Amino acid sequence: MTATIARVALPVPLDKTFDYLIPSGQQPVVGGRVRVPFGSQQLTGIVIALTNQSDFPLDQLKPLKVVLDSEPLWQPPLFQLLEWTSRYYQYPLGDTLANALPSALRKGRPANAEIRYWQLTEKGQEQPLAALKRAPRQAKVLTLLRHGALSHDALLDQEVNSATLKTLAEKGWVDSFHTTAHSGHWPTDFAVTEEKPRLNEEQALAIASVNANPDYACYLLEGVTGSGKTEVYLNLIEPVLAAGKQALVLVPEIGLTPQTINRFQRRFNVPLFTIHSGLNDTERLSAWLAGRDNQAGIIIGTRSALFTPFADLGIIIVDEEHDPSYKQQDSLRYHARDMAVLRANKENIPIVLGSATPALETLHNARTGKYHHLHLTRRAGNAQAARHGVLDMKGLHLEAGLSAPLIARMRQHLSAGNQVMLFLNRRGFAPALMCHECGWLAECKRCDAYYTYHQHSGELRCHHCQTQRPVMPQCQQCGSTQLQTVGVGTEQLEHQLASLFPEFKTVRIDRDSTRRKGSLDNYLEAVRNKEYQILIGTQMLAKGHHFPDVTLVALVDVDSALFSNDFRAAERLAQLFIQVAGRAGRASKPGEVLLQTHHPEHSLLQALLYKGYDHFAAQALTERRQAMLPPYTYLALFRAEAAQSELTEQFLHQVRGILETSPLFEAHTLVLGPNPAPLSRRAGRYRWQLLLQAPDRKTLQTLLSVARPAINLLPLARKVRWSLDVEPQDLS
DNA sequence: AAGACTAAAATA
DNA sequence: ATTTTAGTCTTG
Repeated sequence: MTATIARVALPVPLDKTFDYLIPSGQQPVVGGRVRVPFGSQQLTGIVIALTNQSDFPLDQLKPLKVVLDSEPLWQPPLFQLLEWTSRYYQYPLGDTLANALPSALRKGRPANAEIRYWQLTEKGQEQPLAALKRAPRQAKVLTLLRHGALSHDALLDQEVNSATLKTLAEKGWVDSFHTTAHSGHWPTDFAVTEEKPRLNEEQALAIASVNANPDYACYLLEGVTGSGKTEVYLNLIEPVLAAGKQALVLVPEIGLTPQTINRFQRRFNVPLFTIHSGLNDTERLSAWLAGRDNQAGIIIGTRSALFTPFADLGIIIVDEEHDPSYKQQDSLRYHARDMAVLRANKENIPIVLGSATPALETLHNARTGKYHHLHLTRRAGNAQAARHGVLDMKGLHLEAGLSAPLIARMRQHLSAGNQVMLFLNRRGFAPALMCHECGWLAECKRCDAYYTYHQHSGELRCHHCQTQRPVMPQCQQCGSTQLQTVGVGTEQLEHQLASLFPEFKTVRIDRDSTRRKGSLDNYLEAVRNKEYQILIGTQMLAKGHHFPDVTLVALVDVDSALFSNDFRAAERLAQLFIQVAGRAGRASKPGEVLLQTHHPEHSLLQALLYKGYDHFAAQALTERRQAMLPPYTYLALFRAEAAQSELTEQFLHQVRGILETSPLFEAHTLVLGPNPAPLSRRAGRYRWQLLLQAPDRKTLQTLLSVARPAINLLPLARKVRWSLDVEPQDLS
């Protein structure tokens, strides 16, 4: 019996599907898109089921408008993963599916690779070439097309630009048509196209372990910087490609550099596609199609590439698996690394998580035997580990946050002709402006935060909302003109270094100095050419960039990370430290890493400095267990904000009530809050949060699944802006 | 979420 | 009386 009703998931924040009549002659498929009327608008949704009955009155069903796909967009394993993602992260299915699609498909473009061809019109055939003496480009096109139609890409290869084609089309001499590219496998003469470097024993062992089994298994590849993780990846991908299968490589947002791509492209003669935030709709769509239609051998991409369909996926690699950019921070708050593991499981293929500084969660999974643990401890060549040390700032005189011993070390490295890099995660000149007479601090009116003083622009800026204002000449409380800055930002550091080291050039790399497009690349290039000797940077300088002549790296102030109220701050600091230590210097020039602190005795710092990351991690895991924190418990964070503080707090109290009175609420489950968020007021809105802590995933999930519909029924749920973050990465 | 619908307030 | 606005409700 043929189905008469289609059950459709729509991109709306509602936990239900909608039924539509299927007009005769139309044949929607489960997993395909349809356009349907919805209220007064038309939406693109995904067919979830085909049936003959509905819980909704049949005479009130509307017929669907257009069937967009004759085949499902996803194969069962990926579709199941998406359903699972929707449930686990408590995000409506329709919204989840929309999130996983390239926006071109969301807007209804056909899901097949179309090739645009150009051909001469009758009018064009009649044109004498002699008449086009003054238009040589156009003449060239007419000549090229004389023998028949050519694809748009083929014409571009002949150095014809699209503007010329457009002009000719407007004259009516040429026109274009589209044909569907036939899907098929990439050229099968697979080859390794460069000479492979010799592997060391550890690399060979790691490769053999993974290659031993083509079925699902998750491997943590823990390898110190410079130990050749990428070479292992390449060797793991090789047999996969040789077997005609595809590979997916996930990288952090900052990690998708041309060097990375080249490394993969040089090695194999298979088509490689990238997926990242810099692509436009069409480029994203073609990468997505290339995966699905088996036109891509390798796809390298950031977080969102996880949901790309593949015709025949053989392996997943997650590089720098500890990187926080794998967790999406808005809408569908999924963790791409965790979902990648689940995907590998559903597709029954191996997955490799690589890092020099694995996330504590991942280490825990390796320790408990869920993941296989592979080690690379040897650095390539004769590279040595950087020396490192801690500088106790207690009681020392500071010049813009720099202690005398640090300045002395800088001088040594600089006079030896090397470069020095300073990390300070605070941009602007100073993080606050204070009255010397009465202690008043310049505070943003819309946020619970002080203004940052920017000397360069002569402004006070709030880093939490868009507000900026000229520096006031007087204290707003007592009228004194004695206003002074408190604390140190990158701008002040740059200023101070210019007078401390007038003979060396300083460059500052932060969000303020690299606002212009391309300026970051220009600075990085200039640093590599040794035009600057001193680099000052915020977090954005930490990842992905390698400067071989930087031999001294200093973390100017690590105290805030040691005593942060975010329990992951110490882990992040340790990862940053190991990362920069691995990048300082090179074989012929040993590097040095220094960190300044008022608390050199801090036990996590001691473990990290003198025993290494693994000991640090072991100790941090012990502390997490004692404090009942992840990975030993599972968290969900409710955030809410509104113009009125009471509404927000009241709403979260009601949420708390719903959670606590649920029969699923167990003895080991805990609700903390509501508490004001770390930034309790932002852009004029009051922010509160409520933390739910559960002993295991299952408890967390079932409790949330029951509670969330009830929360949605609260009248206050419509008055405040609220969100639910399952396994939050950031508690702010 | 987006649009439609409703009641209440502002307009002058 | 008409327009604007704030709040509520519905979507198949």
